[in-house]
Amino acid sequence: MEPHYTPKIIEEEVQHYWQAHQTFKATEHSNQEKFYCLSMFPYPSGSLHVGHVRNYTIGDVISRYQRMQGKNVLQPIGWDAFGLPAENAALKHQVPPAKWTYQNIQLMGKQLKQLGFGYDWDREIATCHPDYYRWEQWFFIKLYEKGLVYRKNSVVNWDPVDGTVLANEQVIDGRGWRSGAKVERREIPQWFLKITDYAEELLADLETLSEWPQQVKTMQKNWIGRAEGAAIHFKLSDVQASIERIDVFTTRPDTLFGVTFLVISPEHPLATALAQQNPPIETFVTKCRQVKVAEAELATLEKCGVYTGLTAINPINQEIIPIWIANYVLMDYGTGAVMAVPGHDQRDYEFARKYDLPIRQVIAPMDPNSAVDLSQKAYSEKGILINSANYNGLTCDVAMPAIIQFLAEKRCGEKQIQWRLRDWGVSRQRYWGAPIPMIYCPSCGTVPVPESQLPVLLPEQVTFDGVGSPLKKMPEFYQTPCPKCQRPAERETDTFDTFMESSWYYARFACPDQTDRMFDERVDYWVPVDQYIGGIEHAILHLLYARFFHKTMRDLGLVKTNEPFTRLLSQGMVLKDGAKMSKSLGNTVDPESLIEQYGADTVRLFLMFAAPPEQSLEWSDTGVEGAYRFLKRLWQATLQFTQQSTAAENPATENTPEHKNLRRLCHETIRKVTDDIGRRYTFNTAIAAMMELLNATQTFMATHQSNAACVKEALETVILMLSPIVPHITQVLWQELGHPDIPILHPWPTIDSQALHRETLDIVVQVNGKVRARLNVPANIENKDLENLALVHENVIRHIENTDIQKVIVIPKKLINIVVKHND
RNA sequence: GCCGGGAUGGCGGAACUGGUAGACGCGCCAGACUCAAAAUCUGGUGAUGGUGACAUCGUGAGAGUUCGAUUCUCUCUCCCGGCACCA
Repeated sequence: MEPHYTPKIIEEEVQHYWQAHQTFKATEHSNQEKFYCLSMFPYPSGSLHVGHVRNYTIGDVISRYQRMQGKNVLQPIGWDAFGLPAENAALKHQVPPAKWTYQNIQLMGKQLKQLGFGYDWDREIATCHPDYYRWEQWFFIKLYEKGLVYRKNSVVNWDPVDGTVLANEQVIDGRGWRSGAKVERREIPQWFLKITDYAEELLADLETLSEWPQQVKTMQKNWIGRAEGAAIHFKLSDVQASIERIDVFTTRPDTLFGVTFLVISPEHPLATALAQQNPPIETFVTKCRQVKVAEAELATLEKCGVYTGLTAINPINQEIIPIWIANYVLMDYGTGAVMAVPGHDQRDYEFARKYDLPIRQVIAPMDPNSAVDLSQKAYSEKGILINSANYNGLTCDVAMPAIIQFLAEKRCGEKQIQWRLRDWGVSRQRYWGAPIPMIYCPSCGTVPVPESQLPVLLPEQVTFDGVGSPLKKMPEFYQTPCPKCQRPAERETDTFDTFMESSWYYARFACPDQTDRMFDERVDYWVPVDQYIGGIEHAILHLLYARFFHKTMRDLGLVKTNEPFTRLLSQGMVLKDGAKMSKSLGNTVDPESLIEQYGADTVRLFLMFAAPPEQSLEWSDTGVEGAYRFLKRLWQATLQFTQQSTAAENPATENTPEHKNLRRLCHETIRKVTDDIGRRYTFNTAIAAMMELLNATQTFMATHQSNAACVKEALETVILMLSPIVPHITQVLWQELGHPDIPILHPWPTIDSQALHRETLDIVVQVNGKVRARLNVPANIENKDLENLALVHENVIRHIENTDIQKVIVIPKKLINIVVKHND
């Protein structure tokens, strides 16, 4: 055995071994339970960052652990290869996005291999490859045929100087990142998927995801946003631009008597119509258009509005109320119009205050003693109706259905369920994405590309000028005969949102080589993913889209389950100096140089030890040193053992208290580590426990014969249980200990319950909840005897002198608390 | 603004179901080895007081429930993630 730990040499050897033996090739067979473990695939941005390494280490640890538990494990890897950064790189370096992307894939793939992740590389996928995206195009057409796809106008960020649609991140302080021009919201026709058709199921099935973090389920639930309420129709006093009424949705129809005005979005059809004839309104609507397409922008704007000059009629009491246009009403939610109840809604309240509109109280608190002060803020609680004619005195919950029924009878309203979720716009006015397989024919209209003509290939040789999509300037791409009438027609030049690719890749990993179909029977074997791991930043969009895709694939008979991911782990970010690691902050750490210096095992160990996986992780150079030190100590301890080893074969025959203590610690550690890795996913505490066991083993070796069987047992236990985390060093040490197999193919250690037996326990004695003594007592002591022992302890006596004992609380095997009251 | 999460020694974190706050690691201090340094090893390390046994304080701030609260409830502060075209 080499006297020193040399990660560079052994890691390369071990990786060659895995490659030569195809250790991680996954096959479909049914004599073992399958386990599909997937980490969110990376965007090939150039090189691996520490966040990637953390993500993939977590997945690799779980995969290897499950393998040792006897499961048939699939752990694949691929590349989420379409996206904006490739276009940015093309502009900056004059290199085509395809070339740039494939170069990055090669580089990052090499880095992943150096880290020793147990992937089945035969299943590698790149979403920018036509073999992949052709099935996405095929599937989109299936959804189109099923009526789940439609085209409508939708707003984008428009750079009027570059003549280009901008992503939100390309809009800086309201201006285009390259031109500096003020962006405008502009409507263009775009393709949408009807995710709202699945809103009910996407919400309901969250209940079935018992192994998802509650946090993520709550975020999805709020995002889907089911709201019960009423649609209410307000007739305009005079018909305007052929609009007769304004429909609103409200969750509070009980406040209908408190409506003092209506507010419509600047993008509401009535606002658009009025802007054409009324200059002040036109000015206001235009000003509102100079805000980028992000809800956060709108929601933080100071509320402002303009009066339309029009009025509407409140259907409950025929009151005439003014109609305003305001920037705080979203066109995308509900009908783009709200009934304003400033007395009971804070946003309406602020708007009414600013423009001096009336504020009327129509709800009083349940508790008649508490007062409502409408001079400070709106009262948004529920309560009892006042100033509401014959509904006065009813509670809100009674008044709501009563008012809805009245409106329904008068045909000016009805009960309605509203979703916050909007249909998914999948069109992007970009080059580096999968072409949307649609053709526009002057005579036949919109025609999907026939299956026989798929894939619609994205041309890979392009030049970039940053103005519009290159596809729009490539007649050889967009000019095509109409599939129906064969006359000249034009292809869609928009490409898909890259969330499309990441919504189904997990299933394609089951059969990436299948050229005739999207999926085959191997999908039924592997899907659903048993364990999915990825950043918390994907908690809503990616996971919701993938769940939606899965359900549509199910309804097309392509998969058999309801949900794609059985168990989810949302991993935290990697920080340095308290901030997210990023190139712009210049606080990144390069994984490759760390591997060069310390080896992959040290990097993996540090990342798993520094924090539990869901929490953010603070990078520490000295922490990495500490991880390296631990591995060196493990190497030295094993070396010392092998040099003296003529060990007895049976640890159970070693009977001194020290031998028993080491064995007990060993088996307590098996119990803890198995629970920490298998159930809790707290790898940091598992590692801490193994460090403690190695510490105790080394102390034992220094004071006893170091070739004892219990030492061998402890070392082998640590090596096996560390092997998912540090697979290279443990494979070498395991073989040095004389084993012909490798840890990944060896069963996980099991507990000898005999070894766990304890004869005595340490019990804490408290007086009034403060620790006053610790007692070592026989493990089977009776409560009464424990109490008597506690009451005669010197320090306990000091604290119970001159007091009356009120009661004694005994928590078995842990603690006894004597509750006393001082005599005065 | 809205939704979700977080805050514990000098630092990362532990305490799993309301029951010993600070496991494990880093850093620091002292010692051993060394001509010396690095590496390695041994011991110490929340604050305050005390020679000591021990005592008091202490988990972002303030209140509450409890024999007992880092853990549960309420109010607040600050930080982080998401907000539909970054992925």
